[in-house]
Amino acid sequence: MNLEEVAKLARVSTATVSRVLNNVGPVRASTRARVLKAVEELKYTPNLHARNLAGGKSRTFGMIVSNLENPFFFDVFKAAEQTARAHGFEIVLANTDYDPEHLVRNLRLMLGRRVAGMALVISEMDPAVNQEFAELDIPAVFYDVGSPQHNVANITVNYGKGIERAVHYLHALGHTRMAFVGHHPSLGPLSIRERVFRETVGEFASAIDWKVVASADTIDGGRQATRELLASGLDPTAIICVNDFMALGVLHELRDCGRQVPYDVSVTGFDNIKLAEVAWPPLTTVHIPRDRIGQMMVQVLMTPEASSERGRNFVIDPEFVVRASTGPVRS
Amino acid sequence: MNLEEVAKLARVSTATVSRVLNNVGPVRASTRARVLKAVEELKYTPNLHARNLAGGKSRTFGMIVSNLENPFFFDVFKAAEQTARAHGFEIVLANTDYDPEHLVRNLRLMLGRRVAGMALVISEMDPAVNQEFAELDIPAVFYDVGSPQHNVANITVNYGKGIERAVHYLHALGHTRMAFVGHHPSLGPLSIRERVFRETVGEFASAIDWKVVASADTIDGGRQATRELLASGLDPTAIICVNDFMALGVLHELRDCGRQVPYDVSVTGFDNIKLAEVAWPPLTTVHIPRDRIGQMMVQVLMTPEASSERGRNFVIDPEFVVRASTGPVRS
DNA sequence: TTGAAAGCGCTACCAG
DNA sequence: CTGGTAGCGCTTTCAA
Repeated sequence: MNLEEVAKLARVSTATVSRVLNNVGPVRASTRARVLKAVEELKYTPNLHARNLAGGKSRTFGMIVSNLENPFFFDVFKAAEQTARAHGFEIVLANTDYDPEHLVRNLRLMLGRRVAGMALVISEMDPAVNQEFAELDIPAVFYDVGSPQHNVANITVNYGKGIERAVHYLHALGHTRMAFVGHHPSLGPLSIRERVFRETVGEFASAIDWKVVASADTIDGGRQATRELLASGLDPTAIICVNDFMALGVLHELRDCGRQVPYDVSVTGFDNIKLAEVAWPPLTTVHIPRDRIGQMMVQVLMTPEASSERGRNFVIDPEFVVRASTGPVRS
Repeated sequence: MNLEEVAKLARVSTATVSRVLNNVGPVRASTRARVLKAVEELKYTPNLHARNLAGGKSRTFGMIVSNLENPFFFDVFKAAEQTARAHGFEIVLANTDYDPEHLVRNLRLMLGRRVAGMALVISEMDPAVNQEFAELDIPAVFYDVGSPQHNVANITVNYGKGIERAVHYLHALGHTRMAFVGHHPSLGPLSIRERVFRETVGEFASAIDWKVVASADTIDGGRQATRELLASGLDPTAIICVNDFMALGVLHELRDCGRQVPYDVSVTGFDNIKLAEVAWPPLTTVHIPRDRIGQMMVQVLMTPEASSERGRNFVIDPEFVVRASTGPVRS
């Protein structure tokens, strides 16, 4: 089941079969028909490895994300894939579960596939990996991590602003004991959110008591963090979560512990995934335009090296979305 | 950045470099070290296309699912991937969004990659595709669709039993007006669930009024179906959903319309995804062991052709899980 | 223990 | 419009 067999059956050369299959170059209609029939009869499927090897250029991008279970990442991928397909590109996806080793292994695989570009939507960026990219010559685009280079563009969200909005909002509602629920405190971009929380809360000096807890980026992670929080001395009236996904777990655990949201405690998320609307109560959150991010990533990768877009740093301003999971502090 | 350059730098032949990289055949320690150093210096990454082309056999399975956005599918994939990796296999994943054309296109791609086996977790099985598999000579395993063949195994869940349990349970609680919320009514495996609902409900003859509505397999799909349902004449006291994901939307819409669950209307899901627990109220559902399914699929693919496991049909019995979204009919 | 060389299946270029 | 053929980068005998 290779080109040659098809060629033999159609009584033409492999070159002609190739032309027909790729719709390239002139082929007489009758010849084309004969080839197509042979392909059909043999149920021939071109070997993509051979094709890539011979062809040289690839129409495939690689994307690596931290946690596909969290809809945030899937939404970005989905938008990216759509954009890519609209332009005749494929995207191969890999997941790291926040494990830097996983990241490296997956990256090797993608490079081995000779992808035409790499998109990273991760938090566990290893500095070594970051460096390696600079020396590579394929275009790359990072979300949330790394720094711009000649061949790598960056897209970031102004998390600070988002967290700030949340803290100010809650403060205005009278909250004085706040907690931040995060995950993977050791990872750079995540620690930024945590730090911003600390700093913003710090503005109010001793007017606000606060605490930071961390767990895994899962629903159960949110639950566990909440348990830890409730067991601690601080009896928070507001919980700010690093993302909506964990907030789902926080809401659940609070309910299990008999705390009413937002009457007893207010909760905010981050990302504004679909589930934030469906949650009960609907989650006050910070909107991150995943669609736009996915599209931008692909756009940047498809843009030729010389473009002024490459090597640039796009920053997106998030938008605060108030729903029912936050309210005035109980008096 | 190819084998030859590495070979040149290490002053050995490409054959030796290959041996080192694949840990195969005898290589003097000093030689191996020299090669490794060269690889390091050149930041060499083997071209997987070339490798696959030359090597012949593949350690990659393909998996195609209908809707990655629905956690059910992701859970199956995740389990499969873990099992595969534990045995030195990769899994490449593709999504169809219930589009048969997508299915065919993705299948071609995977076959083009010469995968060592195919796992299909879909509902939109085209009979032509089904037939095509029989003629193919790679092992395959289908979940929920197709029929066993010499080279294809089937894993199915006894949906009938699950739906039956739900209907009986609701009937015992006094419900007499029930609705079934599904999606893609034209797709075989899905229509089975619908049919079972019809039949089971039929057992009670005129004692139960019922209706079937369908939408998309999304949260919003669940909402829309609910809207349609409420607008229809039937004022259901119980809604049975084809899966938990859509049930999430159903719960949401009911809330928006001022109906209390389960006081005004009971709701059941199917699958028992994590979100079913987190939903409010927690969803009564039917548990499907996604982990086990994912593992089984890979196991079957790795099993040699001759194994008695291939060509067989595994059927899994689901388990009914009662939570707070169902209750006695309001009197 | 190592090297030379024959492919793997396909594309692309050059003739005709 | 079509055929011949030189690689693409790697693995794998077969000899040395």
